Amino acid sequence: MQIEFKIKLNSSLFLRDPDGTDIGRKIISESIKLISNIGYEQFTFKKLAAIIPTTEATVYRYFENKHKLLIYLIDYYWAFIRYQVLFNINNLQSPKDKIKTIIDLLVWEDNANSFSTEIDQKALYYIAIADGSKTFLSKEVDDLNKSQVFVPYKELCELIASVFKEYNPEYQFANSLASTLVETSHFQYFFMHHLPRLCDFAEKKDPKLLEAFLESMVFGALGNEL
Amino acid sequence: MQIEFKIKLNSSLFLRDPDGTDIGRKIISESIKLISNIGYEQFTFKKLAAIIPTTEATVYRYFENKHKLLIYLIDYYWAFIRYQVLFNINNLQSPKDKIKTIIDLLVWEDNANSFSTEIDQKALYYIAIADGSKTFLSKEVDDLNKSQVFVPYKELCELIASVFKEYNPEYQFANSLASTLVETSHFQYFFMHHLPRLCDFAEKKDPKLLEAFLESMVFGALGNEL
DNA sequence: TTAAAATGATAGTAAAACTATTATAAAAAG
DNA sequence: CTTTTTATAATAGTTTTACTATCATTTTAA
Repeated sequence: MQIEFKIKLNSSLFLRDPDGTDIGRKIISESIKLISNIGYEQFTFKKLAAIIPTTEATVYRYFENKHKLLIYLIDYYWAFIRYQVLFNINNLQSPKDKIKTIIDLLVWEDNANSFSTEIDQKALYYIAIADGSKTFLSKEVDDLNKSQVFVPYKELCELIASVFKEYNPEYQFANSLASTLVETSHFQYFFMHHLPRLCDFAEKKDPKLLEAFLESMVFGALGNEL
Repeated sequence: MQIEFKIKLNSSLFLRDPDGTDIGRKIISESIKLISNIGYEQFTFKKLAAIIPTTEATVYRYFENKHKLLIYLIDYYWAFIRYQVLFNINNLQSPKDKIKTIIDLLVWEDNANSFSTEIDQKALYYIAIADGSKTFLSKEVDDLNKSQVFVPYKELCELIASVFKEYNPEYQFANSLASTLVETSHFQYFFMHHLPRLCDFAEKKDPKLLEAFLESMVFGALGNEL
């Protein structure tokens, strides 16, 4: 059985919906591979067009510029993670288990089921880590925010915050803790592989250690239940 | 009395030491103002040269490219924060007070004493928040790391981690918690001003609330003393 | 089967990100 | 105090990026 997984993203991100055509879908799938290979800074529409293959002009008919394309990819990523979280905590009773499940889903471990046929999920995960924060760390952030393009990220954080509130209704910083958890899961994964002295799991490079850190941080902040 | 505050930065960051000449110091001080005004992406050596005023070619004789210049600024920032931390925790006895002091220094509150005459410290703080992570979030990270350019950041994190260890010698993730604290202080400040739903202090925009969150997170993770 | 829309092929522009050259001015050395 | 070195100004030029425009052709939809 094939699970059909469709995510509708904010239409202000594109000029033509990439999900509606073969070329559009290739723009998405190939840009994920290319950005994760050469990095966002070195990525250009010209290089992408050569791979697809199509012309630069055609890519520009789908996306205004590469920043909008990046936001599209990252929005897709957050929507996908949120979907996985909803799916996996659905049948769980205790908020504690839900939080552990969330942390497990935020950290990649080579066991991520590939839902989509076209999308290279691991490549997308690397992009989310290395380039995700570049979507909002710009002078455009307020304009972009007005056009609602960060909604998928916010919805994920709000979902996580709601579970924190379930665990401890008294906790005052559920939203901040949620966004901190999400960002930290990415940054520490990056440090583990590239800047080992900034973390405590670079020797073994074991994602399970990262998860242990995140759990201790989150449950510590929320206050351990007795 | 004027406190002379000199920071020597890794010489692989520049072609000619900007700290040795008037034009070099203007490159630093004016680039801080310009980047914080128009953002790192819109910043060019040509625009900078027009302001100083000098020529584009002269700026290129100091820095290979704008990424190296950014790293220089961010290195300066971390070295400065580390200096402030050392200075301010020096006379404190309890690790708890030291941690509170560190958190206080990581969050800007308009009371930061301006040591330097030329450097706009608040502008530099904004650059550190909005662009600091761009220094390492690139495909160049491993090469840059080999040339030691992230040492100031690591030294700050190690200093903070050592205080965490002092507070709780049993704690296993002191380095990760230190880098998480530093990153989180910046990200949550950014969210407070630009993406309010990702935090819990956007209404009052009060840095003291952010500090309260950071303290609860750190002391929660380290385990509260009785 | 005709109109509309999407793509390919091609060309072109403006700005960014540099490199190079030579003249002059300032600083340092002898 | 003159010579040598070094730094800067002024200028020009190159390559790449980041687009925009045009028009013929192919594909899709009415």
